[in-house]
Amino acid sequence: MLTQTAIRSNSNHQFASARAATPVLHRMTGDSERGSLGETMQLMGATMSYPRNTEIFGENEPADYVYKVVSGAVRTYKILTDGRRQVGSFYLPGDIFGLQFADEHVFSAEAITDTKVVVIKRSALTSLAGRDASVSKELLNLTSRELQRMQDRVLLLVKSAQERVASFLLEMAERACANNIVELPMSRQDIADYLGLTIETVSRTLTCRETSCTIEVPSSRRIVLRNRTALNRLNA
Amino acid sequence: MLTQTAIRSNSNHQFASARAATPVLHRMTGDSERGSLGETMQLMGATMSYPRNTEIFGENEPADYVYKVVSGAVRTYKILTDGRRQVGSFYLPGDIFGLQFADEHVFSAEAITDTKVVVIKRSALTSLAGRDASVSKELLNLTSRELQRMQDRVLLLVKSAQERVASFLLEMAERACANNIVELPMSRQDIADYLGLTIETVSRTLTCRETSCTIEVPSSRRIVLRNRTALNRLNA
DNA sequence: CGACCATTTGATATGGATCAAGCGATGTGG
DNA sequence: CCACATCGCTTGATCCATATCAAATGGTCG
Repeated sequence: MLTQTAIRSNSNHQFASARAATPVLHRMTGDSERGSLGETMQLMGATMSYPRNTEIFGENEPADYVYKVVSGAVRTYKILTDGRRQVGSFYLPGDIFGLQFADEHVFSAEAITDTKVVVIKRSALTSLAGRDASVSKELLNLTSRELQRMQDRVLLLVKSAQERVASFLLEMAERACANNIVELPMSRQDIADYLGLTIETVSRTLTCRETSCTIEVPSSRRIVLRNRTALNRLNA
Repeated sequence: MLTQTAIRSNSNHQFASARAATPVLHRMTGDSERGSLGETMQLMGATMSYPRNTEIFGENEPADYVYKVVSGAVRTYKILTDGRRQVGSFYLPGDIFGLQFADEHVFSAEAITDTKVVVIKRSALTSLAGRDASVSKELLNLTSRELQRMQDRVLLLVKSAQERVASFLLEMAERACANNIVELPMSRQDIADYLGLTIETVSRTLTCRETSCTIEVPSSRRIVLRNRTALNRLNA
């Protein structure tokens, strides 16, 4: 439990500075927001691009901004004292992140693939919330949903490896799925660190599901769900 | 992983109906709220009593109320499909619970010991929040803090048994400690279900810490912290 | 005192981690 | 265009932390 092959994430911070604005207005696929907040952010915020594996913000940095994914994918994570990495969440297009209302970020955030986000000052958002009850309501809703997701994580983390992986696939299917084909932007290591397992276990579990014809894995980042019922059963 | 000695929580629902009002105004020890919300609830809400092990609300019931613990202690939990129980959170005097902004409760809630809570209609709270920006801000703060706690839980659940128990003791020490003496309202089973371990492992881990003089366990519900530094080290 | 329950302690089993090697895709330099 | 290094992933063998099974102990209430 205590040792694990050290730190594997290799962020190249040299790219972390952003290229400037040109707001992007097309609406992406994610469903993380129905209300005005997403649009508000896209109107008021600046678009920034982050190449693959670059840092968006770091743990303990002041949490001055809120982000919305336009394209690509983001992971938040924390390096534990023993060197292991725990992934907090994955964010896909449409998702809003950086909402933690602490002064400092608790997690770091990195682009998983080349990613565009819109950024807005938290202060702008909170002052807007002070004037507009609907904005503040939406902030609360978003935070509640995030809380909900974290509660689900807690439930997930006490289950067996099979169950965790099944849950993960179903979760991703909810969020980024075109007729049962799930495209995973993240590596096995990311998945493992998200589920609290090792890459070996994730890999083995997937091949096991494949053998039982529950899924197909045509390429490592693409998974076809053959039998959702079976996955749901595992999901417990 | 899949089997576990079935369902151990023995709620006697016959007591679940509440004795009526008589609002209690004295402020309790918990620190879950600094702002006006706690006071507002105590002024507007009704006080209810729940004997030990009775249900306060059930999973899938409409989430119409928000609760504040006046005295006693509360656990929220969920029974998983395989019969295991996962404890979501413990709430101590001063803590507010039932905040989830879903229409239905995701967890059930039970009194751990004889417990008094004040109850307020969620609708009253949200309409108040619509009028008063400071209330809505506080709701957001409370929810954020709950989110924060859940994130900590996630980090906790990927650690070793030693670390989980150490973290738990330190968490409880933060919340219900008089000069290093922690009074635990909950059973070993509650702790185990909270930490995602078995009672045996929790018990063994505690005796191990006791042997190493990090803690003392004069009675099973009372733990004296002898060496916080050592606990913090384990906490990782 | 005796029944009951929570907790501790002991012996054994097992799921997933760890260690180690192989494999396929991608990229790079000659 | 091919040899070769690299990287991400898979597969295999072994080990260990924690679960499971079982029994002893202790505390509480009639």
